[in-house]
Amino acid sequence: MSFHDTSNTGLGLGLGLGLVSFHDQSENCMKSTNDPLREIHKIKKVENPSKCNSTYPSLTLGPPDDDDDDDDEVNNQPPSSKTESYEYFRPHVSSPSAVSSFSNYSSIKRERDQVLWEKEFEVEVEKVPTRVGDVDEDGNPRKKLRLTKEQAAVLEENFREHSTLNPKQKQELAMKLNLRARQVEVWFQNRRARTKLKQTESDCELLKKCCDTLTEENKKLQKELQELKSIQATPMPLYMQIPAATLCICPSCERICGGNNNSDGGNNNNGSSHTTSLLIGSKTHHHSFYKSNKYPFPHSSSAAC
DNA sequence: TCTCGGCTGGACATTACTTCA
DNA sequence: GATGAAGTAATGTCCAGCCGA
Repeated sequence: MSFHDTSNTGLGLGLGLGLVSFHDQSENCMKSTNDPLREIHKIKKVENPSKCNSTYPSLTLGPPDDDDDDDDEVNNQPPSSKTESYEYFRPHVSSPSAVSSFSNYSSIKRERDQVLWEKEFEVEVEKVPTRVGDVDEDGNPRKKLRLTKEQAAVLEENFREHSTLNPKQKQELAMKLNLRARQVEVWFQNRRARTKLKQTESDCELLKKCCDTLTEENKKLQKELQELKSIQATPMPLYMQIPAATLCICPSCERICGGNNNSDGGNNNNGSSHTTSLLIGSKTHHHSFYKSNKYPFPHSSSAAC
């Protein structure tokens, strides 16, 4: 059973409605897909991107001029200095930069962070693809890289220690794995999402079992009730008429019991301490139910029985 | 002290690519 | 080889919290 199927269990775990993307506004440049990056790559290959700029004349969310120079990515010239290295990669690494006019603030911010970080640590990350197969025939790295087993193992190990990273840990891990900090950040985000999804799935399974068990229990009780009603319809023999003073009501199940609960020393088979329950005709007493492993949730008042 | 705007990180929904049966 | 499902890297958006003006 998939996670989404669980909405049919009636357990109220359905998901909300999705968001309406504003990508659809990009009628001229992104009509065929919701992925502006993919579309931009196509555009860059076949035609002058400036044709699309007219569609977004006002979306100029690019980084400030002091640390950015978009001319580099247009010309796609190799960097002349270390500080320009990231610009050299921007068109194909974390590609939103190539389409800054389409990007939101987050993309810009992350790019700027990356540039600043590389400047600070005097490193250049992913100047070459990490693996041979990551380059297509045009020499552009694939949009999506598969992490190596070693990288995934290290990330997994770190995730076990702490599911979130502070900026320093993120940078260190990125350097260690020769990844961008953004990649580490994304991996942890996705990893948290997967963990939560699995937890939700297991919770749902648990609730479903619980629901099934309660349904079964309900059937038994209904049957028991029917038996009681049938007994009530027939006159009770005199020897079964126990004086009311000797009776008590179990606080847990509110059933009428005999006065002395310890009369048999608690040695009854089903774990119940009731000795002279008046549920005549009932073959099972369900107080033991909540004490068993059949029922996953603790029964707060089960101790009374 | 309160308010407002910018910034940040996380959650979430979604897309697109990769792998595998 | 084609295909569909599953896994997952990556992106975009929203939101809450923090901080300085």
